[in-house]
Parts: sequence; C-alpha cells; structure tokens
Amino acid sequence: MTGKKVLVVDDDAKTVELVKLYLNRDGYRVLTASDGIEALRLAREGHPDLIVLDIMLPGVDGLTVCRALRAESDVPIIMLTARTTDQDKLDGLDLGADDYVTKPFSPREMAARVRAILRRLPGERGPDEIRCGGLIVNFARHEAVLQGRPLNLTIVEFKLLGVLVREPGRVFSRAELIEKALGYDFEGFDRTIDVHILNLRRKLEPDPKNPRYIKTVYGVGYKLAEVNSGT
Amino acid sequence: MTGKKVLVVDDDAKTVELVKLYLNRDGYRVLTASDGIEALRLAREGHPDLIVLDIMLPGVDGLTVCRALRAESDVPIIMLTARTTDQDKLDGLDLGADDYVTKPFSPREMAARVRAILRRLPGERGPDEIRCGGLIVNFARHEAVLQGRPLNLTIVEFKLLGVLVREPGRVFSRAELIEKALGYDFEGFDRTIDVHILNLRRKLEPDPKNPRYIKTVYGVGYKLAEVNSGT
DNA sequence: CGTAATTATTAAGAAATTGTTAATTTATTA
DNA sequence: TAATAAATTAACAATTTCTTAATAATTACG
Repeated sequence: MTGKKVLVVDDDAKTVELVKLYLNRDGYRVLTASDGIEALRLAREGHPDLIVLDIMLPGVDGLTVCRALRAESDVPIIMLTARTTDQDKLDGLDLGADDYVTKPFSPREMAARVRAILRRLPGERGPDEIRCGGLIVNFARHEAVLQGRPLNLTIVEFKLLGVLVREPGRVFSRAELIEKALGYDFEGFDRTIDVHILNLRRKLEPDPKNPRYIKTVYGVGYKLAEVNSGT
Repeated sequence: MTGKKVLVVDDDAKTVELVKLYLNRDGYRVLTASDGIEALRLAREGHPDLIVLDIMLPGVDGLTVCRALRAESDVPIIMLTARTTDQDKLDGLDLGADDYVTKPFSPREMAARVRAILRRLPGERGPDEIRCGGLIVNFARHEAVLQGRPLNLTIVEFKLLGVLVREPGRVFSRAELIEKALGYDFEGFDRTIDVHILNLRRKLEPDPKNPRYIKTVYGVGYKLAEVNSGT
C-alpha cells in the first residue's frame, strides 16, 4: 500500500470519524479538519493526495475553500453536501470538484469513490489492467484486447470476463458469476450465464467449439484457462 | 452441505419466515428471534455463523444488539433497515455490520448476500489446496494433479478424492463416502461408490490392479494410502 | 479346499449438465 | 418515439456423467 494522504473536512465529528475509519481500512493516511480555515491550512501544509470536503462549514464555507484550493492546485476534491438540490451539486462541480456525494452517504461508497479517483491518478493506476496470455482487460478503458485485436464486448460480457480474468484458473459457479457480474439483485436463471459465455466465446475463441480460454468445468461452472504461450 | 447456522432477527414474523424459507433452501439451518433479548441469547447459545439483524426491534433495538455482539465476537452481521435514510446504514456499518440491506428487499438477494459472506469466511472453504505425496488436489481450481500430470476427474470422482485426501490413512465406509461426496439425500446403493473408486483408480493408479494410492479395506471401505516417497 | 461374503469389472440405460438457436423482453440511442 | 442493441428466457440437441445390474474375481474363514 502506498499510503496516500486524504484530507477529510466536515464539522460533524461523527462523519469525519466514520470516513476516516473506512479510509484507514483501505490503507490511506487521513488528515482531518472541522472548519474552512483549518482545511486550507492542512491542504497547503499536509500535501494531501485527495480532499473530501463538506459544503456546509462554519466560518469559511466549503465552496469558498474549494474555489481557493482550485486556484492553487489540482488536488482532486470530493464535495460533500447535505442538501439534495441539484443546484448544489452543480455548484460543486462547477468549481472543479472531481466528484460529489450527497449526505447521508454510505462510507463504503465514499471509500470506493476515493479509491476510484486515486487509482486514476498518474503514478498509481493499480490493477486497471490485467494481462493473461494474449488477453488484456483494461478496466479503466472498459476494453478487452486479444492478440492485439480489440474484442467488442457488451457490458455483461466485459464484466464476466473481468471476474474470470482476476483469478485465472479458479472455477466460478454460475451463482458466483451472477453475483459478481450481474449483481445480487438479479432475479433470473443460472442459464443466462451460459448464453453470455457462449457469446463471449464467439468473440474471443479462435475455435468456439474447442474453447482455449474459457473452459467449462462440468457440474461446477466456468474458468479462465491459464495460457502458457510456450506450451 | 456444511449446514451453517444463520440467526434471523426481525419482529415481523412474515419477514422472518420468508428469509428462513430461502436460507433453508440453500441448506442453512436457521434460528429465529423476534426481539433483541432473544436475539442476544440465541447469538450466544446457538453459535450462529452469521446473523441477519433488523434495526427496528421492540425492547432492545438492533443497533444495541449489534454493538453488544461486536464486543464479544466477530460473527458476520447483515443489518436490515426499513428506513431509507442512510444515517441508519451508517450507524449499522459504523458498528461493524458486514453488509446492509434496505427493506423492502428480495429474499433471493438476501440469500445471495448470505452465501457471499459465508463463502469468504476463513473456515468455510478450508485450504484451497491439499498435497499428499505426489498428489495435489486444488479445490478452487477444481483440479487434481498427480506427479505433475493433471487427472481429468468428474465431479463425483473429484469429491471422493477430496474426502480421502483430507485425512490420508483414515478408512471411510461407503456410507460416509456417499454422505460426503454424493450428499445426504442420495437414495441409491452403496455399490455405486465402487464404480467411482474404480474409475478414479483407472485415472490415478499407475497399475489399477495393484492400487498404490486408493486402498481397499476389506469389509470396511476405502482409504488413501499415506505415501512416503522413499518407501 | 470350498463356501459365503465382499469387491472388481463391464457395459448399457437413465439422468443431469451444457451448447445452441431463436424468440421475447428490456434498455439504449438517435 | 422509433430504431437499434443487449439481455433474458425458453426450447431442444448434444454431451457427459451417474447409476444400475449382471458377472467375474478376490478374500475370509470354517
């Protein structure tokens, strides 16, 4: 873990603690501030890699802080707003915030957004791309390439391949694939997966009848073969 | 099926029954409670592997129960909330719940989340791989390899070998093997096992007539020989 | 040695799983 | 909103695996 620094600014101590808890769990160092003045000071002296900034602040408000920060640096900012009116969101974005989250929010979601932004920061792209044999799956570009030839995958096909390619060789049951590619709330049948696998194979297998990449494990599910180019 | 235990806590009997129905269908044993006091008692005495906990409870509320449980164990908790305000979710997560579901929810989705959490529990999957002599059985990959040569096992063969390899040297009766490899609900005959053992031997024994790995214990059952490479 | 009990082997039919196509529903885009 | 693309379902075919039943071989033990 790189230990990126995140500055969290909110006048509600409980919110700050909650966000801090989750970000710490993700391996980030966290600075905290409860008002605009302190926020500006820490933003300048602490060199955070990302700032989570509430709009409603005592003293200098969040919008002003955001404006001030934007004038002097490109640090990514996630705006926090208690109000639901879209005008607030627009204002925040207008000021150059990278993302906005409406209160009340789930700390998991917040942590995910922080990860997402820091991931696309120059330097640490993280596992934005996975290679396996001649297969390249790029999550940031939402693009899969096989032997230099781009596959034209649909969303579900891409997600399926994404799940498989993250753990090549491991067998995934249809239930697992549904959970991970279609979501917990999918109410349909197992066999839907079969059709998606079929379509995937048509797009990436040289000979779909004899799959080289996506193997069927009879009675269990599917897996991505680990391709040793030399063998 | 391991028959993991799940405690479902909700004051609405209909909700409890619905969740119970779906969890039973997945092979889980289900304990139920309708108030906080009972929940705590069952959580302590019933040793559930997971708890589904409603926030709104008469008497001791769900949040308090969650807090109390967290103080004394790491049992995974899924919080249930009827209110849509995310503040509830936050509180739940803050207390260490592993997941939350907002009412009204789909019982299928609930069951899926329960499966997902129990699946990634440390004890649940056991080791992903067991080695014994030149034999490697990898459960995640659903693959068995002998002296570097992959065996092409069917599900039943794989499960049988899996049972044997977990306790090399121990004799398993046919009844035991049926239970563990074919399931409790198998209605067939003992002798089916013989055929599977035969097929297994054909795939892994250098000389199936003189089994080196899977030994017959006359009048008792089968066992996996402990292989000392030097002998 | 011979008999009864147990296990090994074989092969065929039954059952379960997967592959495939096409029609239908749902979502997206112009 | 119409046109297009995608996801899902349903039905059937193809395949694999499981189970059974019948027979042969082996073991235990008087």
